[in-house]
Amino acid sequence: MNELITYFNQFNHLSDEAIKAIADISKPVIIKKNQDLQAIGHTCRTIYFIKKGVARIYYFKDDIEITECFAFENAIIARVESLFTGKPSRKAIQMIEDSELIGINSPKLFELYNKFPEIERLFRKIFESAYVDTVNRVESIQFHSAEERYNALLKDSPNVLQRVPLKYIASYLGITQVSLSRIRGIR
Amino acid sequence: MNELITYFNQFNHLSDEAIKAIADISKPVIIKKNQDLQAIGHTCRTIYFIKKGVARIYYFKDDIEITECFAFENAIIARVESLFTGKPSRKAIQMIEDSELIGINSPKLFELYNKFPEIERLFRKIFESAYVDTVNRVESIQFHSAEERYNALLKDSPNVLQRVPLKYIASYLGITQVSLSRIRGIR
DNA sequence: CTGATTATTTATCAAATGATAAATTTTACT
DNA sequence: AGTAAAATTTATCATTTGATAAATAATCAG
Repeated sequence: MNELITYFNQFNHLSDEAIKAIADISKPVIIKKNQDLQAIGHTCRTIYFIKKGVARIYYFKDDIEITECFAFENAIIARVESLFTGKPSRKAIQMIEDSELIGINSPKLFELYNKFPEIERLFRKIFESAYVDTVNRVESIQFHSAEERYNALLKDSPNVLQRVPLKYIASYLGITQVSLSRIRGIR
Repeated sequence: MNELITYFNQFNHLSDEAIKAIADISKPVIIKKNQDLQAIGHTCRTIYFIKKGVARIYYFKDDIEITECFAFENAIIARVESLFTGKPSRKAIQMIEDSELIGINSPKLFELYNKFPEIERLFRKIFESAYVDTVNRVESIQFHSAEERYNALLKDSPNVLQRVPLKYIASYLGITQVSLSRIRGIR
């Protein structure tokens, strides 16, 4: 839990009691490379913290697999469009490497919000921050060429290339594998 | 304030005391068509509720103006990447029609969170919902053709066409005015 | 280690979109 | 209503990206 508490402290300090309450609704998850952590069609009821490994959220559009986002160590990952609406998700979470996570039961977490305003505040801030990231992502894909998007990704997370297959990066950038290969070939 | 309270009730019911506290930090704003409600470079310190009118958030990329989003009656609008970070915004909010709004002072609102957990909860839910909308927007622009995005917009908000100039719609869709005109011409 | 599978690159041609310019339509202002 | 300004459409050509196929490289299972 130590990494998780350090992560929380970036947003909001918690009392020992609150930390214990979260620990009580959390459990470790070990998962192998290329396994789905959460399957398509299930309603999101777990918020994951990544201790080790790389995750991606993906979905299908016309039989083509599209990667929505990546997440690395010391970050939270969840399919928020299901988490916050209670509807089944059309998306899956897959671990790209052998991974260790902490799963936090979200219905129980939302219950804790009533007893611990500090926990509600913590997750409010976590998701506000994630919301800002998503707004910035809209900007990055709205009016930039594929090459600009690729270069921005390299600048933003240079380790992506070492850890994530190009086919996933391509759809994340909104282009085909072949186009990405062409862009990379230019330099 | 009545419209605003109705809007709030969609997310979380407030006590009379909490409503009064929000009313005390809010004030009406009347603004003419095509005026900027908030200018580029200012830090966002007001969350607006639109009673009447249409808003858009825009910014410049290489001297080209890009529309990030639209907002209509009975919705909140704010430049969240500035609201939640405290940094100056590179974006502006403009009203596309003669408009009436309610401006809520955000630093004072965030103060109220300490006294009224119900207000913190309300805005948590409001922004969680906006976050989900933004995640869905990423999906819509990530791997759809310009024509698909245009048709999706028409389906989603058919009144956009009547109330928003096409030049704004074009950059919102991530294409040039000329391309949009061509897409529209096909039918 | 070896063969099979998967990932990536390269090549070619087609389709979509951008850039620019000009024509037309709409809107705004007096 | 009449004029100027702004918005939209149309046309042409250039560039980017997609689709498909094939070649090469990397990874994985036995």
